[in-house]
Amino acid sequence: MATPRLRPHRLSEPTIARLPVYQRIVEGWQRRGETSIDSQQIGELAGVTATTVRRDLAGLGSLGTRGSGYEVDVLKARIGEALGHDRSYQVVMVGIGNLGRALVNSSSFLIRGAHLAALYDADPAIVGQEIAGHVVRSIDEEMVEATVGVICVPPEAAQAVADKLVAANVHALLNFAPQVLTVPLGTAVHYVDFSIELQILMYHLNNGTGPLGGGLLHSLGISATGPLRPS
Amino acid sequence: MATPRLRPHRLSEPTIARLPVYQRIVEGWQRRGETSIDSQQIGELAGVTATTVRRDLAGLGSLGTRGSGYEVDVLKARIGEALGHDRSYQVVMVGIGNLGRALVNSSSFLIRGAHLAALYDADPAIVGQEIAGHVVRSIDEEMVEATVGVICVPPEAAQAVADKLVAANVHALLNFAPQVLTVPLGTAVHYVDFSIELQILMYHLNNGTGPLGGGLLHSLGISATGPLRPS
DNA sequence: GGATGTGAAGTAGTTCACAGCC
DNA sequence: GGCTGTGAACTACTTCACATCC
Repeated sequence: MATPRLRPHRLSEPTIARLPVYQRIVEGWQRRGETSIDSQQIGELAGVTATTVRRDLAGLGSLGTRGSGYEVDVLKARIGEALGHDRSYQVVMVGIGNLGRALVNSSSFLIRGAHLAALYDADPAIVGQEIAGHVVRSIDEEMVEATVGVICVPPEAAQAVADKLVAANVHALLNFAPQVLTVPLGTAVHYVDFSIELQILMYHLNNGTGPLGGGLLHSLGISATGPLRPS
Repeated sequence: MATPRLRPHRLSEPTIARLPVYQRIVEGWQRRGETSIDSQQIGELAGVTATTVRRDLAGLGSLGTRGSGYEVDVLKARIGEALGHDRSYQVVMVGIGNLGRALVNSSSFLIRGAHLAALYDADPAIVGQEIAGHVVRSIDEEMVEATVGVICVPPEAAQAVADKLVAANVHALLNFAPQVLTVPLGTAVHYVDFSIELQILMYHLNNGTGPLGGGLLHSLGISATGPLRPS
């Protein structure tokens, strides 16, 4: 009966969000010619405790060496593997306004196996333009095959776009519109909402305290440091 | 001794992140002329359970009516108050590249009391341009007074910009650069990292399952629905 | 010695289930 | 009857503390 359990255990959501940060750190270390790094150092640079780093990395298998830390090359390879950086993904982007354009032209957005497959927009003035090496197509055209859809349209249009993407078999959506989407089970949606981030920051300003440590990253939009250090 | 404890209890971080979503929903309801709403309806539109909604709102004081739900006007007012929407905030933006421009021109970014105070950039070709009604200043100029700083510069420059902002007494930072920042205790940093969101999505695609419910929002960059419903 | 990996404890957040009130 | 508000149970994540191995 017992399934072989190929996947370690499946990583927790917070862990998954931290892996890209660790990897960025490890790559920086590597560029500077370092060959090994320990959980303490990673933690400092990532803004989390060394214990958290160790737990996260232990989830990828036993890849450290007691007494000396982690080998930079091994870490980079294993994290990349876990995140699927070896594979390649087709990304379609819908809504080529200011934000959409900024994203496709950004050097840090479409990385790690993500490739731009096509751009779509509803505005006839934008359709036909060439942006980032792609001619913008009309949203009415049939959709190309892709794994991830990025939604950068106004909130009123977001649900219709999501429906269209799902119908075209795109089951992973990254939504920049300030609008909650309803999608069928089996489709993942992630939200990036700038104004919510600002509002959280303002809440903490108003209320004095907050998770406003002297700090670093927690994960994504989340917050600064972990809990305030007592000392 | 006992401090009067004016604040209810201080809201949890996830709750704070959900409040702006609730408020958006309530405003939509209000625009459509509805006068009351219940936790079930809010939950459906926000992608969380009714219980979570009730707990979140209970943190703002007892503002519902048993048997009939919440009054739209009351809710909107109380959430706005909790988030500090009555006050006004000066926002400085540093790094007026594609992304920075997209943000300041976006109708959904600087809302709810946030006002643009000044724009800064290091590039002489950008300094002096007028964008969104502001002439871009040089990063070498003295910084205006502000409550929130938005960082949209390349990752290598992010830490220096953060230091400059902190030195200018800006203690709430929203960082769009893929770079963890070190700031003194008492300064809040929130991170928005697009590529991490994409990578999380890709992880889940590779690993089949994930928190990929048929769903709605969880919070920000987080994920779709809560845990998979068994049924 | 020094850093990993991990049971055990602690903390935070969500969900259940129901008492309380309209 | 219906829906809020909340103690109690549960689940998830983090942190502590230490055995383990280089």
